[in-house]
Amino acid sequence: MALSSKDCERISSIFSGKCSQKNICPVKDIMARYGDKWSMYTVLLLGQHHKMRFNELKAGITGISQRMLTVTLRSLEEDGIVARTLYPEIPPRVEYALTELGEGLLRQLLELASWANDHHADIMNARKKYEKKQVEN
Amino acid sequence: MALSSKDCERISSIFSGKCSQKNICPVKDIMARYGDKWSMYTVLLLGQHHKMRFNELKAGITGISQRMLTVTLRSLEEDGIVARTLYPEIPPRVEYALTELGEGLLRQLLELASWANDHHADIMNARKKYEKKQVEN
DNA sequence: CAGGATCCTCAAAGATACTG
DNA sequence: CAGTATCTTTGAGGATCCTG
Repeated sequence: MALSSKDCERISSIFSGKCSQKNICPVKDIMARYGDKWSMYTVLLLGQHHKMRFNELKAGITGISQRMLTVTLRSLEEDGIVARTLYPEIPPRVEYALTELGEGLLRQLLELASWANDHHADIMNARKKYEKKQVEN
Repeated sequence: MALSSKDCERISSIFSGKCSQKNICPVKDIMARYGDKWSMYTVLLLGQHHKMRFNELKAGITGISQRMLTVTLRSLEEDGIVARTLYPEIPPRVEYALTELGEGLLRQLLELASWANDHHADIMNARKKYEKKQVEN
């Protein structure tokens, strides 16, 4: 199935928009920002639990270092995806939650996830096929 | 607006599915694979022009090196997103085009782009607000 | 023309130690 | 508890030269 004319218009608008003048594609920007090793997982986890403390997140995200969790959360907070609430008690308590904007992003990502799930097999097949072709030559 | 129960189910299925056992989130997989510096741009460009030669792509993607274009195209080809057709003439001619799978991916990305466009201002505002808050402290 | 092969660099991520 | 500060490492990406 070929691309619809509406799709083509959308592509054009991405290239011709003010974003392309700044040489910034909004999709690329989003992907680069949230497509790193940990952001995605963090957003999904926060979507599932609504409110989480620093060490809860650390425990939930296998393999993440303290530093990278901090960096990831700061970046998400900076973009208004995640809200950070500090309770000035001793010992300190900090709670993280998705903002409305973050929930919107999450919804988009779930759409992408659906597509990814539906076509994961296709991609894996393609990879195997490609591998075979390489071995032949 | 809070997340719908359907959204929550989707999140759960991502975490509980076979993908999470392999410690691979399909969204993260997709984002990591196509969220790099050049893949996105390449897919959009191929969506716009349908068939392009190596040097046409190189000319269309400002700043990309020969090597990175090759690497990017190989990766997309490996996943079945892009089809490579070699015409064994002299000098050789190679044409790249999106596959059906690639067009499907492009459609998803356009959805994401729409969201990104609609909320780009929100994100920028959040960044400014965050910056101010940092300066205050 | 469309790359393959090398070498090199720098920034992102990991490890570790310390602190309000 | 929830970080910050510092050092080290790794690998993605750039530059360059070569070729079927």
